[in-house]
Amino acid sequence: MQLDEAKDKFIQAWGSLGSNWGINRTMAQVHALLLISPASLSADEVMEMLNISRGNANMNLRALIDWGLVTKEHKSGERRDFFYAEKDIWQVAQQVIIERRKRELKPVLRVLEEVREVDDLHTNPEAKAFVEAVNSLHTIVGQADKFLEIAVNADRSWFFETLFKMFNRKLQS
Amino acid sequence: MQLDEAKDKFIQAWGSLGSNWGINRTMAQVHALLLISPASLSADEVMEMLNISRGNANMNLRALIDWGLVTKEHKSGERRDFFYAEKDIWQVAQQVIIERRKRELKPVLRVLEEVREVDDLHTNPEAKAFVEAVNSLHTIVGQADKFLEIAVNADRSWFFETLFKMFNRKLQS
DNA sequence: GTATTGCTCCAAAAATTACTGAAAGTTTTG
DNA sequence: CAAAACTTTCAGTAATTTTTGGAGCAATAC
Repeated sequence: MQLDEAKDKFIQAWGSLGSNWGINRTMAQVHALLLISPASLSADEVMEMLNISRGNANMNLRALIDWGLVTKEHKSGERRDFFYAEKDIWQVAQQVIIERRKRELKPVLRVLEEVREVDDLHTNPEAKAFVEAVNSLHTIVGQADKFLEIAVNADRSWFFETLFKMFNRKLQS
Repeated sequence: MQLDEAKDKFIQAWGSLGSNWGINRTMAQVHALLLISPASLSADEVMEMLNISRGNANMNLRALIDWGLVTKEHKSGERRDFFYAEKDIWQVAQQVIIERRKRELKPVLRVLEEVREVDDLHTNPEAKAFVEAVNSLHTIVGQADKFLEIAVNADRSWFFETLFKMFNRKLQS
């Protein structure tokens, strides 16, 4: 396969993956493009390579900066901004986890806590059943959240080595 | 809070969470409604409670069945179908993991494997850099996939107890 | 058999989400 | 300071996704 073809295929695949997980397809594609660019790119380069407008490029680059996945760079003797994506994939994953915990897991945990404060809990069996369902969801979402918190604070090799020991070498296969 | 208000709040929150994770909002709402309904519901009940059309209810109930989260039930003396959602949240989580691995993780792993078969790997430094980026993604996505495979095959209490020990009681807090 | 009830499919419509292009804003240059 | 280079914003438009409602189908009742 030609390099350009492979790059394009990768960018498309990363775009689809993002899209399936609720991330704007173009944002994921811009991220993919920057991930495979050893040097930082200008907005014009991003626009040209992905065939998108200036406004679109700007919007998605800003979103990537908000997510902590991309930084703006200033090259001396250059007036334009350049954009650089963090290349260490463990750091990228940690950053994604940080944001998704903040944006989605925490809010849903808060709602689950709110709705279990329902009236007539002890007299209404329907209310009791509802709270039990909510509680079991809260437990599992809370455990997932705690696990991700550990991942976010962990050194990569410690994290995977510990997982590896824990699960009896299953991660290796 | 009134029970009906709490139920509605929960259904809305679950719909938003789904939507943020690339799941049709209505599908997530239907699932939420069934999760808090101890008994199975008819399509008409789902339609009425969520204010959606018959076609929409039918489509999303079918999607939930495809995901393995809901089963169709036939009540004797009843002509209509009834729908029941699995209530054991660990089983629900496992089923979601199974489907997402199959639908999204596996395909992306396959693409990552394809694109590293790029030409001129040894002569073109650009190709080499590309393949290195792809490899590091493949490693981490592959590890996540393996971890989820373990979760899917694990007994809930074994799984969390092992995690718990592993991470030095951090999951407890 | 026909009538009735309920389910499924799908084309059209509605709603939502994403994108564009140009005007306004900002920073740098000379 | 004005001009040039570049970035940001956003109203309008386009594309995509979701929903509807009814026609056709299937199963049961009579």
